[in-house]
Amino acid sequence: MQKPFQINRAYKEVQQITVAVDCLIFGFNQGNLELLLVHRGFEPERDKWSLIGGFVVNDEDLDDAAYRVLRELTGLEDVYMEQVHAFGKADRDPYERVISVTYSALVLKENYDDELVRSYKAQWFPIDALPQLIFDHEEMVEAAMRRLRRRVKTGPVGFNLLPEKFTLPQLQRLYEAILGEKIDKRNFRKKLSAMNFLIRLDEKDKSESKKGAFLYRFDEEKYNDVKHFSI
Amino acid sequence: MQKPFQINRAYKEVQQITVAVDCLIFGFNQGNLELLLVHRGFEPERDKWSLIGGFVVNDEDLDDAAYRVLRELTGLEDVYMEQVHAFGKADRDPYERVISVTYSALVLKENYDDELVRSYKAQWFPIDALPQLIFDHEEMVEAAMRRLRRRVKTGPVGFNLLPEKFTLPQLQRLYEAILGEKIDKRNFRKKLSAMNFLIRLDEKDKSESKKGAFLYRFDEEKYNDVKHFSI
DNA sequence: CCAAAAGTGTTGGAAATACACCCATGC
DNA sequence: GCATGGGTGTATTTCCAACACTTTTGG
Repeated sequence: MQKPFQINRAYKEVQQITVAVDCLIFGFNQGNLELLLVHRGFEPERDKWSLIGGFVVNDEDLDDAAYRVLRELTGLEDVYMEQVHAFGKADRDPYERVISVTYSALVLKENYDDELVRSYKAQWFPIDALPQLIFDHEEMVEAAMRRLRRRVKTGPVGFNLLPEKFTLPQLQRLYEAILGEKIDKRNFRKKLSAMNFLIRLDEKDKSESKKGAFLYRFDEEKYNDVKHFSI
Repeated sequence: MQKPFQINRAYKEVQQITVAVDCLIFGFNQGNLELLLVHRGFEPERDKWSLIGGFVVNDEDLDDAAYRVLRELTGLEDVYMEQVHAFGKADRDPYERVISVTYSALVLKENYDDELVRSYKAQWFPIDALPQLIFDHEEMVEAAMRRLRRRVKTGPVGFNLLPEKFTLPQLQRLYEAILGEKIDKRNFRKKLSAMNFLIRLDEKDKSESKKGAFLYRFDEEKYNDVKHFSI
């Protein structure tokens, strides 16, 4: 009879595996939801594009590895990021067995280090016009999008894709881009003003219209009072 | 200047890490949602309890590793199982660095191999009366419960915890156990009969009441017609 | 005959949806 | 003065929650 598992934990003899993190870096620009990808200049799958990845080293928390990879590519710190899924088919990477854990990051396109990104041959693509991706990276994008859609409906995470001050038309376009559907302007604003964590400032942004739209900011305190969010 | 990541993929030199899967095996028994745990008979954390785990070997899909671990402990095949989360703090296992990917399984308690389970010193515990667990396993339970609650509200996965034929009172008790709250009988049944994928059989189960309750079965075909579920 | 669980509809309130016009401004 | 996008309220429908009595039958 076999021994219980936990007694089998002859740790040192257990096979070890290469573990990677792949980051789905989302940005919002001129009404488009975009994803940051790097060009793959070598075989196999040369000239396809790939998510930004890196390997996890032994004394590093998995989450920290994802933050490191993000920082190395964009120079950004303090970014909203969450784990999406672990992809572990034995043959998902034809070169060697690699388990990849994906993370979804919402970054402010205006903040990242453009130099750095260019030096990595990285490029932003609108989410609905992605190039061919390597391996199972399209599946990763799908999984991250499903989660992002759910998240923005149930929590105040979308604001991470907008600057501190933003207008309601901007916010609505962001939601439309993420959810992939038109939203009724009046109903959208009604919901937002019901949960009252948006503060209207005495400033207008005239860059996108003649009339100008009021700027708002998200008030974390007020949100924490009720912790309710539903779009 | 650093080279782009993907060009750094000197795979062979990358540090490798022990990867485990831990299974949250849920069962439903006499109105209680239960979790199958194994007793840990050795240090560190001797006499605490732990999820059922095992290590991923190199030519094995991550999902397959989880199925293997489940099968080895319970003898069950064809079980509903889904990945929950990858736990990767560098020091989560004090003995060695192990990344653990958790999977949530919904099993039919009447089907599993009792002999096998006992031989592993495994035991079922009601979800609201768990013993002390090792490492970060309580966090794993929390994560799996959150997901299970969401899943049973939005999809027909709860039926995996009941036999082929079941009564509505049983189903309701299952939902109450998972969601941790009382449910109104009439509203519950109204929702179920609105989505009409439950077939009432001409049999009653009299084991739990004098009057007896009609047996139902879940009709997958009918569910697939509309693919709508909401409790 | 009575205790215990199964079964069954209606109503009121809340939330979601649909929908159309005026306003301010730059050109 | 007109084209462009910003801003606002109401009526309808749909969904959800609350709620109480009758039925069956084993003991």
